[in-house]
Amino acid sequence: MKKPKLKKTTEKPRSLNKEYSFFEDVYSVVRQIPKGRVTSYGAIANYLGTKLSARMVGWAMNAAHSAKPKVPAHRVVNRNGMLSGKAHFATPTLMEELLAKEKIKVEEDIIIDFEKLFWDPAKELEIN
DNA sequence: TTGTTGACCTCTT
DNA sequence: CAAGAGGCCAACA
Repeated sequence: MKKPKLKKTTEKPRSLNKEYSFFEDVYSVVRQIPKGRVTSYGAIANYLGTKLSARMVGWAMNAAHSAKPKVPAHRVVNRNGMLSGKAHFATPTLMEELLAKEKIKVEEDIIIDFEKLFWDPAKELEIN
């Protein structure tokens, strides 16, 4: 067994590295989502420059439960506007409840007028 | 250590 | 139009 005494720069997973982590960026964007608005995993991924890594955004949401402050993951849905992640909330109806408080209409686990409520960070934050 | 899975998106057949 | 496969990065066994 070899015991490398030298430590690499990536000794710890980037997810634990607050200096630069995909998750932190995702959280920052999600928190900046205006109330009553929603976005998609791909939009966030695209804003971060890696739209191909949309899966990581979803994975980041998985850790969002432990993230602080808590991330409004209920404002993030897939490209179809479907509440794909509702099953991962504390309760299957929690996500819909939260969206209802945002004056967002949800039916059949799909956001109504998703296109109008869609909040593209790559677009909105670009103007800012 | 490798291999599999995952709240997705897009292209191709 | 519908179904399948590829690709990305990170966590878990």
